[in-house]
Amino acid sequence: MYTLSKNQQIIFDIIDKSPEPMKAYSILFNVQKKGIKAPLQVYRALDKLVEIGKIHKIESRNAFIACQNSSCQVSKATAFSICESCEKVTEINNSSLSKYLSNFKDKAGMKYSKYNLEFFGLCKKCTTK
Amino acid sequence: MYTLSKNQQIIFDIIDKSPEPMKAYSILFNVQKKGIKAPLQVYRALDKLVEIGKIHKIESRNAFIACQNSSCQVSKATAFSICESCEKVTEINNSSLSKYLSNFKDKAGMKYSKYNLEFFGLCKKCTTK
DNA sequence: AATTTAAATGTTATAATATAACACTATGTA
DNA sequence: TACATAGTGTTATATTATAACATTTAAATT
Repeated sequence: MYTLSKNQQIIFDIIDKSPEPMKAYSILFNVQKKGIKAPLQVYRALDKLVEIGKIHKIESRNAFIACQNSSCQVSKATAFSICESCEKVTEINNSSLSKYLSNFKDKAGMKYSKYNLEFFGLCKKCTTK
Repeated sequence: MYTLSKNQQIIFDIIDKSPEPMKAYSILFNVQKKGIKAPLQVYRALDKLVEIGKIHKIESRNAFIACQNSSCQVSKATAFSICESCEKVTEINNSSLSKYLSNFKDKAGMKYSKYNLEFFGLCKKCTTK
């Protein structure tokens, strides 16, 4: 099991505690009291955390959330639901979905090693508003 | 059928002719001879073209490609394959996949109105290299 | 323990992506 | 005509992300 470095741990902790995806500069702002001063320090930690699967990037939002799936070592098969009203993001952990997508082959015969899926809609709360 | 405005048409044409996804500032550079001078002119056209489904944004690349699916009026269900070596991007048009994803419901009972899926791997050419 | 190597850090500067705000113009339609 | 809607042009600025280089820490090897 990979041991996080100081900066990686600081940045993982703040993302992990956040109820919503965090953007890089919001992370930076929040960790300045811990001595992390420059964007690059944040981005380097983010890159590593994504690489080892501790966090995921929500591409459509340029934001990061902690992985909700304890067994997820590497970010190879990710799916999220995103509420377009309140921006709540949830990681989807559905074995039928992941099986279907991991086995998917297109006509061109391309073999995929990774996918990322983002669903958009209204969450329950926002639907009833 | 929606009629494109002058700027929208110029920007659609250049994306449509491109064999690969185009980034906003690359588009800007290429249309400056046509009188489009500012980023905002490009982004406004891009926004509209995405909205009406003439182009799609490849979120992981911040780049845009013309829709390959003539019947696609709105970008509600998009899937792409992306070669991580040569960066070739292909729109996937597979009815089994789109049916599966359009009918997908998560545990939280959230009903989705849209999705975007990006597969990553090596295309045939790059596999044999 | 000393050496060496890889990974991480700190820092400044800058590149790349995207939007705010405001004035104006074209187009459709009541 | 008058009104509403969509599109344009422009300047300035916000946001997201990386390049380059020097230094430090941690880990692996001798």
